[in-house]
Amino acid sequence: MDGMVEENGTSSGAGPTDPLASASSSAAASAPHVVAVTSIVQLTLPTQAPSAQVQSVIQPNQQSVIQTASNIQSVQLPKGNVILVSKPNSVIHTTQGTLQTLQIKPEPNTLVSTQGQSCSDDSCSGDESPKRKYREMLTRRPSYRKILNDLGGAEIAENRMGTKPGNENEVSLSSSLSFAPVIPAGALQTESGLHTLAVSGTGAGGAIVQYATNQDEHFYVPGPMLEDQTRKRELRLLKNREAARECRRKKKEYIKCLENRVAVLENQNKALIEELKTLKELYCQQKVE
DNA sequence: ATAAAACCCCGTCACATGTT
DNA sequence: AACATGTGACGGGGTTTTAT
Repeated sequence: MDGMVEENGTSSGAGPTDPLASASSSAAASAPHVVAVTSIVQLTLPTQAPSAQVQSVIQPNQQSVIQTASNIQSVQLPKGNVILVSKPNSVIHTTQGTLQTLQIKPEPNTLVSTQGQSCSDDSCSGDESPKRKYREMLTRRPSYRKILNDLGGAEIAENRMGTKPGNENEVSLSSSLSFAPVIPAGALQTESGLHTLAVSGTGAGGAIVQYATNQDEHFYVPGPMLEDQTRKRELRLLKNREAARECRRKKKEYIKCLENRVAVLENQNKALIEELKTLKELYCQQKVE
């Protein structure tokens, strides 16, 4: 239809329940014909008929699917192209986390967005080794920490880290590495099970490192030179264990966020479809009159 | 009842990324 | 550059669901 739908008014921001939601109409002001968040929809008709005002289903405190500057902003270009300008707070990320380049296709009415860096830059030429190529194909998305930071959930994560009983395990580990002739068997209690790492003195031959898991597996590593290596390895494994746990937790949180996001967007989509329907009816009605 | 499938959680490794 | 941390992938083990 030729009519232009323009919304005016101010956004009161997003509800506190959705950490992803953020709306601002700052950029909307400068760009003509940009849809902003409001409750009033002004319908400008192509004819000489007076414009009508209807109540929008999108309430001021509701986040619109059509994002303003702080999220996705839809800009209508003269040729009919649509460019997704930026989306710093979106949970949906490109491989680089933000949109970096724009490519406008010449044909009208095409939706243009990007996937990370364009191939016009130097990153696409250069190292052509298969491994490198494979790696590049599997470019990582930003870390969950980064994403959570962007979402403003970082404090939660930080707090968790802060309340962690500071390197408790590390202390246990080193205490278990005493060189007592009789194995004191300092125990290492993790969340998942009991690990025992003990070093016993064996006279001239040096220490024997004994490692036992809760499955009652035992093996012996001979030689004094391996003590440090073994200890370092055990420490690394311990830390990695914790890291993996934390990483999984963040991943779950992230997925939950995405699922919430989907639910919100689905609702908004429904509302927008309804709104569009209403506006169309109104438009047709006015046209007939 | 039980075997198979599906699901979940965990620990580890390898490698990318971040920090110092 | 060296070291620390984060995360995808893999495989193992336990639990739940499903088909017979």
